[in-house]
Amino acid sequence: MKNTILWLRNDLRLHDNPALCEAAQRGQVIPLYIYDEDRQNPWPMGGASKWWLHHSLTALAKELQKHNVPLILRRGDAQRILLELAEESGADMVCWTRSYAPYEMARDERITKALGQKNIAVKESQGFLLFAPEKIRTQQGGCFKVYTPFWKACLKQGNIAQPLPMPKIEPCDRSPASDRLEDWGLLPSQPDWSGGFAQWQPGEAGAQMRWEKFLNGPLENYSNGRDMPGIDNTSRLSPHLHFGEISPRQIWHSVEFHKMMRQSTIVSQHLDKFLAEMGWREFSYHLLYHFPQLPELAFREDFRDFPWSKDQSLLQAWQQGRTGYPMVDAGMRELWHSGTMHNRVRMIAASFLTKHLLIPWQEGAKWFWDCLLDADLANNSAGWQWVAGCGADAAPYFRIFNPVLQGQKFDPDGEYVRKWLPELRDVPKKYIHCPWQMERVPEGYMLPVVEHGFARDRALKAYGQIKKPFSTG
DNA sequence: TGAAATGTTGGGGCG
DNA sequence: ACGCCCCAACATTTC
Repeated sequence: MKNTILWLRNDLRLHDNPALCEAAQRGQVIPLYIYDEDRQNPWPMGGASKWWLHHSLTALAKELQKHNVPLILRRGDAQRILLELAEESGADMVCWTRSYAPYEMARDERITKALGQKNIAVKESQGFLLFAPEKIRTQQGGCFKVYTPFWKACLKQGNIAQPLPMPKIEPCDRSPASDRLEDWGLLPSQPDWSGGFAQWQPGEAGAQMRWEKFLNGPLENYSNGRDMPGIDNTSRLSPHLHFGEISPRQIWHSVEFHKMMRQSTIVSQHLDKFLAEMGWREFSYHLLYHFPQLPELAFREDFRDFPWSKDQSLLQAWQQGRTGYPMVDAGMRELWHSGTMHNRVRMIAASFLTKHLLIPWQEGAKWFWDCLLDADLANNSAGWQWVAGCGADAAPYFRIFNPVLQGQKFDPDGEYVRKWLPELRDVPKKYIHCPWQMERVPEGYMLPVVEHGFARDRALKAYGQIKKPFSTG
């Protein structure tokens, strides 16, 4: 029996963790998390994500401790640390869950080689996605560029294995040294801006609670309710999924179970709708896998020399939630304070940045990356490209959200807006999404930074500029 | 997983 | 009673 290092990354859970099972069945296990601030990583973890990581690791360590297994924490170059720890502990294998982001894939390949030279084997397991991106192919064998046929192909493939139970873990009797999590400085200080994050409970138990909570309420009206930011009708699972505190196949099988138990067409439809949203996650990784420049470069070539604006003060107004459009500003302040933003509002805020302000989608993606607790390279990049109109299966560029109409449609009472913009608390419903039309403009709230009709025409004109070479060709 | 402009229809007011 | 206009209400097209 040999020792095995379990290198935990975005799979911070003990149930349905194939890498953990692989390691556990070989003998003694050394669960390891490495905090690697490699400067070569183009997308180092953002501020909000670090907060989540801190608490997720705390939860994981506590859970492992219940089984007398220590979680080893080490900071620094992943390759060096793995080689060192293997040497110290006599481990001859490293198990991990496969990653799909470009930097991580290249890193894993490099490390596999380096370990191999020292006769340390690597066992890579699947667990982060339902469908491996390279396994889903079009008839012609290429990658999908449209969501619906992609998801249909996934569903046709089906065959999602049952979740694995948590194995019995035998700790390593040599007990390697570990960093103290507090010393990593993952939590914000001076100022501590994480006060609004209290609603979250990072970790596997928190993830399971969220899922149960979703099944016991929001599910009943998911298809429509998911679009209403004023009510808590989404799953709020995204950060848990990103850190691997719950696996997509646990969700998949739970969905199947509830479909069977509930015997209700309506409930099944809601559950399918929810799975379809998981499908977008799969689609995003499919795109990122086949087009690794997705985070930086427009998927559609004709968008690559789009006449974007570089106006820093408008970018800042957007970041700070000071555009004068309540729906946009409420979203941006929700993001800043709570580390999340309702999906419907993400679309509105993103549309506003790229179409009303003509600021590059990459700027928005960077801001989200730093502020979101669920910051995920594939989802974030694909989402922004989708809104900007340059992505795969994207919203057509001329589909420009009117922030007033969107507000009236999805936040009819202004509940959401009032929550995040206290200066608009007393504005009557009629004007809650267009306070500038009031006789007396509410104090403390700004006028729109740009007039909608003007911005719309300008955006359409800009679109015409890039489209020309193609319509004449 | 839009919005605005344009086109069409049909009911009712009114000369 | 009839034609005409107005204009919701809905449908289609365009961006």
